[in-house]
This record gives sequence, C-alpha cells and structure tokens, in this order.
Amino acid sequence: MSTPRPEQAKANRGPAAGPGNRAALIAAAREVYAEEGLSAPFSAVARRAGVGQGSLYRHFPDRAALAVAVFEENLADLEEFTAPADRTIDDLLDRVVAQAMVSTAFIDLITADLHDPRVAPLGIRFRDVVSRLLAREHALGHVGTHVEAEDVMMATGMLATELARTDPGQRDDVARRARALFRAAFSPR
Amino acid sequence: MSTPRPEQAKANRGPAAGPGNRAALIAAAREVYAEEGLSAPFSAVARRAGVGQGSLYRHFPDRAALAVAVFEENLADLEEFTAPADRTIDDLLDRVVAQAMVSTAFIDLITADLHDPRVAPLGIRFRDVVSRLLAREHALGHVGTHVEAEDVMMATGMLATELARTDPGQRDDVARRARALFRAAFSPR
Amino acid sequence: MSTPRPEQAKANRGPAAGPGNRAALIAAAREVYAEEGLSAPFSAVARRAGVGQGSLYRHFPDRAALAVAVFEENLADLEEFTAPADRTIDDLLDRVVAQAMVSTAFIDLITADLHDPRVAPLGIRFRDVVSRLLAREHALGHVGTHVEAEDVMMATGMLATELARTDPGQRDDVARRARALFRAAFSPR
Amino acid sequence: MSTPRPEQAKANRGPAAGPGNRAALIAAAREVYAEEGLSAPFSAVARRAGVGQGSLYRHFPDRAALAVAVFEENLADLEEFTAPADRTIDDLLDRVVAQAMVSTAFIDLITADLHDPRVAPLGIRFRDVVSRLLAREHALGHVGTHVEAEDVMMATGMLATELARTDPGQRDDVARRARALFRAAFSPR
DNA sequence: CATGAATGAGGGTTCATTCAT
DNA sequence: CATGAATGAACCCTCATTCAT
Repeated sequence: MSTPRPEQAKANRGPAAGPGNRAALIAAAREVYAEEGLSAPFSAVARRAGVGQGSLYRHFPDRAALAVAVFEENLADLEEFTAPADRTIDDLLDRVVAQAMVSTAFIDLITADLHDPRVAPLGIRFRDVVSRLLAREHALGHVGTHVEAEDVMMATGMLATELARTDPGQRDDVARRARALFRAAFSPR
Repeated sequence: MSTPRPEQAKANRGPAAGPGNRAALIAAAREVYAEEGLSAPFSAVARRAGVGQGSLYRHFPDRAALAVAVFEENLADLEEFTAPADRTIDDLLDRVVAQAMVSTAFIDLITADLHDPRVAPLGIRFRDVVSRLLAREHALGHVGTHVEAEDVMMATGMLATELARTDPGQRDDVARRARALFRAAFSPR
Repeated sequence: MSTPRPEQAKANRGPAAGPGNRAALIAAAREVYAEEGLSAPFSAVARRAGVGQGSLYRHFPDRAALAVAVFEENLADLEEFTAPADRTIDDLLDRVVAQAMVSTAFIDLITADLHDPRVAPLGIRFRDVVSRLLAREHALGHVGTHVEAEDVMMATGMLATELARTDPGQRDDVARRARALFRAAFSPR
Repeated sequence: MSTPRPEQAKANRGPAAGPGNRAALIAAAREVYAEEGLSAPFSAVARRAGVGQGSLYRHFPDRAALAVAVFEENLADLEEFTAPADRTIDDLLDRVVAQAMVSTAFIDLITADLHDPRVAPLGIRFRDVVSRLLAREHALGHVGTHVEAEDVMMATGMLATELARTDPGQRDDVARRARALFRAAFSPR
C-alpha cells in the first residue's frame, strides 16, 4: 500500500557498515541515556549514531534490547573492576559514581523490566557482584552485620539516580555527600 | 448526502467558575501526579478536573506553574506537621513516605527547575523545615553531629524517588529498608 | 518529553469548524474508501478533508468509528429507498450498484468487524432491509422459495465487491451482467 | 568502551542456488499469499523462502512478476484438471474453492494489472479453460444457453473473493451457498 | 473568563528498495 | 549471482498549545 519514491536516495555503505553501526548505536545510546535517561526518544539514538531508523530496529528490535546491550558492557566492566580481592563496597560506589548517568538508566531498566527474560540476568549478575563484595567486607569487619545485599543494591540505585538528576557541576559534591551518608549507614555499630 | 449534526454546546458556568476551577485543577493534578508522575499528559489534568484546556492554561501557563501550586500545599502540610516540638526526622521521613508519589514529583520539580524563580522558594521552605528539625535532634543528641541539613534533604529525595519507582505492593518493604538505612546513617557515632 | 515549537502555526478556525470538519471528514472518507477501499491510510482521510490529524482522531477515535459514520448514512438511504411497497430485490441491487464503491467498503466492514458493537447494528439493519424485500417478493411469487435472505446478502456483497474492482469505464457492463446472473439465480423454478 | 562483535557472515551457496531459489520463492509466495493475501509484505516471501532480499528482486523485479509466476502454475493445474472430457463447470468451481485463498490473489492480480503485458496472457488462458468447459456443457444441455464465458469467469472471481474474506471456519458453508446460487443461475430455463 | 475544538509536530514502527561485499 | 544490511519514507497515534466562540 505504501509508495516510497526512490527519487534521490542517499549513500548506502553496504553491509560493511553493519558492525560499525552496531557499535555506533551502543555508543550513541550510552550518551543519550546519560543525557536524557532511559525514556529518551528511541529515534534519538539512531539520529545521534548517524544511522537510519531501520538499522536501529534491525540491530535492536526494541528499547530493552538496546538497553541490555549497553548495560552488558557496563556490567562486564563492573565485574572486572570488583574482581581483585581488595575491592570494597566503597570502590563499588566509586565506580557507580563514575558511570553515574548510565547507571541510572541501568537501574531504571532493572527495576522496570525485571520480568523481561533478557533483563533478568543482568539483575542477577549485579546482585552477584554486590554479594561477593559484601561477604568480604563482613569477614573483614569493615561493614556492619546488619547490612544485607539488598541494602547495598538499594544504596547503589539511589546514588546513581541522585547523580543522574544533579547538574554536572555539582556532581562531585553530591557524590561525596551521598557516599559519606552510605558509609555511615554501613559502618559497624 | 451527509447530515452533520450540529450537536448542542455544553454548559459554560462563566466567570463564576474561576476560583473553583483553580482548586479543582490543583486537586486533579495531585491525583494525576501521584498516579502517573510529573510527566503525565498535561491535558490529563484538565480532563480529570472536568475543566477546559483553556482554563488550565489560563490558571497555569505551564507545567511548572501547576506543579508549584500543588507542592505549595504539600509544603504547607509539611510545615504544619513538623511544627510540634516533638517531631523528629524520623517523622519527616514518615510523612514523605505517606506522600510518596507526589513527593517524587516534588523532588523532580525542585531539582529540574531549580533555576525557575517560582520554584526556588519552595526549596528554601523545605530546607527550613529540615533545619528546624535537625537543630532539635542535634540538641537532643538523637542525631549525630556529622549530619547536616543537606544530608537529610538528600535522603528525603532519595527515599521519595525510590518509592516512586517501586511497585505499590512492595512499597512497604522498600520504605522500611530505606528508612532503616538512613536511621543508621544519621545515628550518633 | 516532546518539545513542539509553536514557531509559525497555521490558521485555526476555531470550534466553529467542528461540524463542518465532521461532515468534511465523512465526505472525504466516502471518496477515499471508494477509491482505495477500506484499508486506505487513515491519514489520507484527514488530508483529503483538509483537516488536521488530531481533528480526525477527535471526531473518530478509530477506523471503525469513521466507517460506521459513513455507512450509517448509506444505510439510511437504503432503508428509505426500499420503503415503498413496490420495491424489489432488483431495485436493491440497483441501488447497490449506484453506491458501488462505498458498498464494498461497507461489506468489508461488516464482515471484518462483525464483533465490534458499533458495527453489528449496521449488519442487522441491512439484513432487515433484505428480509423485508424478500418476504414481499416471495409473496408475489417473483422470487423462488429456495432463496433465503443469506443468499441475497451474499449476492449483494459479491456484486459490490465485483464493481469495486472494476474499471469505471466497464462498470455498467459488469453491473448488467452480474445482475442478470443473480436474477437468473433467484427466479422461481 | 564498546566491544563490537564482528559476527561471522553466513553461508553463500553461490550461483548454484539460482534455480533452486526461484522455485523456493514461488512456493513461499504461494503460502504467503494464501495466508495473508496479495498485499502481504513482499519481504515476507524472501524470509519464508530462506533467501536473501536481493535474490527475490533479481528473480522477480516487482510484485506482479512474482504473482504471475505463482499463478502460472495454478493455471497449469487448472488446465490439466479440466482436460478430461467429463469435467463440468461445477468441477471448476470446486477446484476454485480448493484453491480459494490463492485464487483470490489471482483474481486480484488479473483485475488489478490487466494492462500489464505479463498478466494478460494469464487472463486469456483462463478464459480458454472456461470456454472449453462451457461449450461441452452447452452441448450436453447442462447449462442454459443464456450463459456466456464471461458469466462463468465472473462467478469464479466472485466465489474466490467471497471465500477469501470468510473465516476459515465458515468457508464450507459459504462455499456451499455460493455454489448453489451459481448453479441455479446457470441451469437451463 | 470558560470552553473545547483545531492544529500540527514528534516519536514509534514497518516495509519497499538499493547496493556493498 | 547470492546475501543481507542500510536507508528512508509512510503511516500510526498522542499530545502540547492556540484560539474562535
């Protein structure tokens, strides 16, 4: 029923553009999520990546697929970062601060689409990261026994969200304050 | 061949409806924000208030104007609620939990439009509420001296936001956990 | 989240345009259905009527609502036309031929959305028209007793559809031939 | 930060796939047309055939080209089927009912693109099939002399279309009724 | 001053068609 | 000659905002 007029189409770099496009889309999504949150226009990602709408949909059939791709990378980073035996919850919060904006979108995704089979594994991996750290901290007596993994996860989420809504210029202050707050909350009694 | 039915125009209560409409709009906005957040369709407010779009725009030229009006009422409630000499920060968090959804929209507003001259005063009033409580708690030794008004404000915001994104069925659990977290963070060392 | 820029809006003839728009939409829909069938782009109707998309959706929230409005007029015409005591099935087919293109869309609607509560009554009214005629014709012995209302309805649908897909220039021939076919089928044995 | 996975390209069976692809496309098209009608997404055919889009376009530059190929096979079937000396128009209608959905697409094609030089021959072949049958039936006195090839062709088209728009569950009923109708129309007076 | 329709832009998704490999 | 990704236009629908009455 539609009658597209091929008049004067633009360039078509061919399949070679495929992998590059995929990467560009993920990078663009990371930026867009950071600036506007997970609810930014989906098409904004294509626009920013300099890629056609259709290609966006080919690579990522829906919002969640793209978000999962973005956060998988983040999570891998987090897992690797917390692997060394001397990492602390403090370090985790540190890293979350560094990933600030994207972290928020990550939390949004995990809490909003927890039932989505593609999303659930991310939540589990995140919980694992937290649990491992917490076990260590408990053993060392750095963290009070009243603290559970749930608490740390919630704190992480709150921290990320708080940073996401803060002006870039004030992020450092806010991050410092929030982390002090959580450190106090977690310290042994 | 066509038979357009001119339909009869509806009632127009005239200027007398002015003040009533304003109140109805604020009440409707409170409900709408509570149910759908600050980003609900603006027109949904008019619809719910049973008022024309034009009237909505006359009374509140933009989103922020309406939000300010809503939260002004909330804030008055908070001020009154915290007036008695025996109110604690715990009570404040309590109240915030009770206002959960609307509180979030409030926080959103304050952080998003802090530069808006209509919004700033709300922030100040809120800070006053917190400061007064905090001074008392410090004097009584209920709260550690390391805690500043900024900390309490931040905690309040985080709490509200966290609740806003939580399933209604799990709100109680989340509220309990978050408040325990903040209580621990605030307690004297 | 959207940020429409009011820059240089076009004319807004105000509510006065309402009834006119409604009529224009129905008229436009009649034409569009006649030319492209019931599956024509919905927006084509707004375009042809010279009316904004939004107005189309205000007046007719979905395809079926518009279609029902169009065919209600057609049906009223049919009911009135077949009222006189000397009308025959032949006359009915005649009329259907006259309404040719739109009739097809009508049949499409009735058969596709029979479950839609707005559509079902149209089907019933149509069946009533047919039944009344048939009863008369049976009584007069003009039509064989083997013919049921179902048969006439089906013939009507086939006739309309056949005409709809015929070049305008050949409609007369096709109509003549089809009607002869059905006359033969219906005649007493 | 991103880690594009280049993915491995899939198999490319090379030129040898040519003839096989053509056949697969026709078979796929037959299925797709039967299920979704002539207006199904063109690309659905390639998908179902397990063939690249490009190959589809190479073999069949446009919709009509593919449709012609499909119906050519159908017509061959019809010609063969009606060859025996004792075949009747009733048998023809029978066969059309059996091919129902695809037949409709066929009719659509013939009537929509009658001017297309690739399509016209199909129409002629079909007419030949009908004429041959009709001549026999006339000779045997099974069919009225008032019936011409045009009439049978039209009836065939109407029957196919009617079936195409009928719920699968009701096809049998509709087919029975329609054929009775045409039998009555065709019977000698 | 209230009303509620009109307007049109924006974002979502699908699909026809092209073209590098 | 096959493959399958890229492209972009079209259509769908929702809303923010304006403005005649």
